[in-house]
Amino acid sequence: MPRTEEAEAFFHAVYSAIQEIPYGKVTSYGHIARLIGTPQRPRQVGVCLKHLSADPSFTFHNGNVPWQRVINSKGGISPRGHPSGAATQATVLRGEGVTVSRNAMGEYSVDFSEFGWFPRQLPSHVAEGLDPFIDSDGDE
DNA sequence: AATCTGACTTCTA
DNA sequence: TTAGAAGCCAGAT
Repeated sequence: MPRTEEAEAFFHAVYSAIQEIPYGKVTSYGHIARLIGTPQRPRQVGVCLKHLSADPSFTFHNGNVPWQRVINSKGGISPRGHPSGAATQATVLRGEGVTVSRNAMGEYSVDFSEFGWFPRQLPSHVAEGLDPFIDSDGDE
């Protein structure tokens, strides 16, 4: 659990934003960070997910925060050191209809067409036709 | 208190 | 196109 009130608010914002990701869609850590007004802290978004509890008595937990729909800006499922975590995430995503591929090195990835939002560096010809699930708070 | 780590992203070679 | 480094900052040692 967060130590300070400020951190608590950050966690709350992250979890709330993630709950807005539609079923069958994925987005990036960076997008969540932008949505809640802290575009420089995608890593901390990952920290929040890492701390998600399985205990349903918590306000936010595995069961009501679709953690599996958050992947990295390259379209990959972050391996977080232990491969089984990514494998589990891939399984859950496939369960809701998302196409997840696996390469020879055991890394999982999701096609950009499944993205609800796409990273800045994504080539425009790929970005074309994608439908953002949330409007990025009007910046740019 | 000080240092290391990492469920990230972006910029530069 | 790919690789490396910087920036980020809450947790864990």
